[in-house]
Amino acid sequence: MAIEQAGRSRKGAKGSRTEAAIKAAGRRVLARDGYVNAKISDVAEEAGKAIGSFYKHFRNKEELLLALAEEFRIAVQDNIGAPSGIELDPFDNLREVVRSFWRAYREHGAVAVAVFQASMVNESFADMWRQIRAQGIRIASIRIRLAQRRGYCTGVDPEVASSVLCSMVEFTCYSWVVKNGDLDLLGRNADDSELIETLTKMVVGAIRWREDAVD
Amino acid sequence: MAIEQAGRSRKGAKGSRTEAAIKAAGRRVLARDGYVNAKISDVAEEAGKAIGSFYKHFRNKEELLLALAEEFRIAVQDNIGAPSGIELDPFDNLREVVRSFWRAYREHGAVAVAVFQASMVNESFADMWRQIRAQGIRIASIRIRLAQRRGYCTGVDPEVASSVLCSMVEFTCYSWVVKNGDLDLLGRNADDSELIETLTKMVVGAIRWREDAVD
Amino acid sequence: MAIEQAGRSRKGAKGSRTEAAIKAAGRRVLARDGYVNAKISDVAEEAGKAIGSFYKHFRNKEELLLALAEEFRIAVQDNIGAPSGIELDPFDNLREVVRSFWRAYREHGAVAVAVFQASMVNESFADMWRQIRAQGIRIASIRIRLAQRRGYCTGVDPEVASSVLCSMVEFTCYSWVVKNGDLDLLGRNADDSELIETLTKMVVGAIRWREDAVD
Amino acid sequence: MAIEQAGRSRKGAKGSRTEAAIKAAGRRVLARDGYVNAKISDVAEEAGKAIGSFYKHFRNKEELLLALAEEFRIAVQDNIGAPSGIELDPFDNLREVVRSFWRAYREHGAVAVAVFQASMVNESFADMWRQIRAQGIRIASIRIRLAQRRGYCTGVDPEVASSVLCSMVEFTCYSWVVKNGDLDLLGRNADDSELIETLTKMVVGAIRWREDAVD
DNA sequence: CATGAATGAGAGTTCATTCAT
DNA sequence: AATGAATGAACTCTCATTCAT
Repeated sequence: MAIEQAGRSRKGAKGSRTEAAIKAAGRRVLARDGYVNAKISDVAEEAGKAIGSFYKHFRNKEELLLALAEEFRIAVQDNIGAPSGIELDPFDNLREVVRSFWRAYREHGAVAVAVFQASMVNESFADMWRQIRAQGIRIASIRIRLAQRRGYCTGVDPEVASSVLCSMVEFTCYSWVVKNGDLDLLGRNADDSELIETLTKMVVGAIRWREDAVD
Repeated sequence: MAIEQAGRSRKGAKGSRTEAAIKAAGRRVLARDGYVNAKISDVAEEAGKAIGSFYKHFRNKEELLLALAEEFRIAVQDNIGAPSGIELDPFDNLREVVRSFWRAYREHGAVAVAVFQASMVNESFADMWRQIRAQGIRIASIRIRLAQRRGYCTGVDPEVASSVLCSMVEFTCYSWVVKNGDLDLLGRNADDSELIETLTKMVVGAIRWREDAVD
Repeated sequence: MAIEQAGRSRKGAKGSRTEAAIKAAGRRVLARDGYVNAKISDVAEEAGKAIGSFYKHFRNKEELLLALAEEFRIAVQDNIGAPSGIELDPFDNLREVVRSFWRAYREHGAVAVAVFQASMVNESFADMWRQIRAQGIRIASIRIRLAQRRGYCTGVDPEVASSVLCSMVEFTCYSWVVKNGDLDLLGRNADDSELIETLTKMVVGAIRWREDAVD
Repeated sequence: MAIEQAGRSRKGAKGSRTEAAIKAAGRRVLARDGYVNAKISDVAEEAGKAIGSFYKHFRNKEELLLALAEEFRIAVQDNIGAPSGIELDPFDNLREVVRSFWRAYREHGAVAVAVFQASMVNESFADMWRQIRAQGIRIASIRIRLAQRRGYCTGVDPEVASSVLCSMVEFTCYSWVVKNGDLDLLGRNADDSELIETLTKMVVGAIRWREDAVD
């Protein structure tokens, strides 16, 4: 989990407890109000601290999210970097990657959404978002190349295809995990395993086709 | 009311010219600054009108976007509703739908992004976003059911699969058309036709698989 | 007096009346509290306006003082530039210059002090202060050179001597006109004409000496 | 109490070492940032001490400066009080006084400026400043009376003339020693001995004139 | 004595919205 | 209808001062 650290400077036990409290409050407020509507004063209040305390630990709202996002980035990295398995079948491997990403979203969803939202308002978060995406695109493009060598999804640029793939995964995670958006829409309950099953099938399907395939 | 198309009240030629100017300015400012950062005063200035004029025509920023979004919604509807072609092959039909959606995005991108951004900040736009998505999901789910009758992508819920499909399309449009996001990332130039080609192939691929398929 | 203008942009009668009110209030508050302690909210209140109105006309406290200082600078320039009289006896001329400076201080004293105070806190006002001083030093150094040609105050650098002269005048004005400082100290009433008489005599005396003078 | 020299209470070796460190840090910070911008936390940090330690020794910023200023006041007193020499020629004596004042400024410049700055913001420092000035005015006025008895600078009030004289010296010191202001302005290097030479000549000149003098 | 995290009053600044002209 | 100055609620951020360890 490797949470903690990332605040401003060395501090004692008391200081890091406060920082943790502010971060936790930050996650809750961000989840509740979104990045744009989150107020520093609300974060402080939610943490049961004074406003000044917030500023002792973070320069502003941006820096708070930066710290939280770092945890998200690490979680994604740990989860996705892990299934090294180049040796695996590219499709099986992709399934693993999707599942990992899903897990990261499940745990850090609010932060992920906040970063996404912030990326629409703040150039440095836009950069961060591009970095995160780039990471995902690179990883997926490797599997696509492998698949192409076996004769699948030929005739498309691996990077472009990877970008499309990542959009599918990211936004599905966003819509389902975070916003719970389509659940109400479809009048169904959230069912992680069904959704992830469907998602992985479609991810794989999206690249496991041959130009010469016939019905 | 709904016929008067969003403005506030019946107005003469001068009034509607002003309203058009404000809408046009709104699109430019929204494109430039995003929904959250767009200021009423900037829209008025961009339109070459006084702030008071803005309020003569729109109650607030929300109403302005509502008016612009209505145009986007109609464009999507016209484009997507059009390829009625239930009679077509479901996959061919899906290709058409994707192309239509893409076109709508190309033309109304700034507004689409603004609505999306607003949906993160404002509950009524969140609703609107869900409506737009629901529309897309319903349309796609019909094709999926057709495909399933032919033995494809069986074993998955058509609505859930459709949601995933829509995420892929929507977010790819968002990333490429609007934010131009992955272009720099991949160090390539924008090439609409290549991207749309890849996207449609993957959309189709995502549902044109059989459980029993072998390599 | 040529007051007015200097605000942010073109505005109508109402706007410039408000701006004038804010400037007047600014002068009073600056006189009362000094630059450092002056609060925007106090200026607005003193002007009988809302805080927002202040910001409609000035970007911040610095800009307000800048506008007021410009009036002071012009007053000094008008007063001091005027006694062109190079043709005059350099000592008579100097007397005129001192009187002019005194008049400017009498009228804009509070602003002058505010600028001086600001120069201790804000680099751009420090620059302005140096500019104003430089202006005075240049003017006085011309008279000193003339005096030197007649055999007076030889053996000193005209600029350095001028700097000393300006210090005498400036700080005497500061102490007496503005702060009223030495009045209470000396247990006397302010008497402009006596003070200015003494000051001019000493200014002249400070350079009207000969190295070979004997008692 | 007065003997303990400004600190708060009787303290041991450790305490007074800390206090000395804080004072030294105070001088540096005051020189760097000025009185208004100096922050308690910066002084503590510069001293390598905790903020709490600062408050153990001084009630607030005002008290710190008071302690430092006391040292300055004593230096001025020691330097200026010393040249008792009423027996000297009043002009020679004045030269000595000016030189002494200059020396005090050279050594305690930062503190002197800080006190001056503080006097614009804080009534008790305004008082202190008046006291210091009064001291100087009293001393100089004695010489002026002596000069008047010899027929010089007759017809002016000795106290008023003395006030003008002190302004010349004080502000010249301020401008040159502390702010280094006119140096850059005049494009010359600092040259203590030249400046002090000029200054003393002008101080003497300012009172060594006769009403009946002819060119 | 030393420490430094915590506190919160207070100042600056923005911007949606109103309304008299 | 159009105008744009005026308004003030709502936020952000700073820093002197306290106090538990």
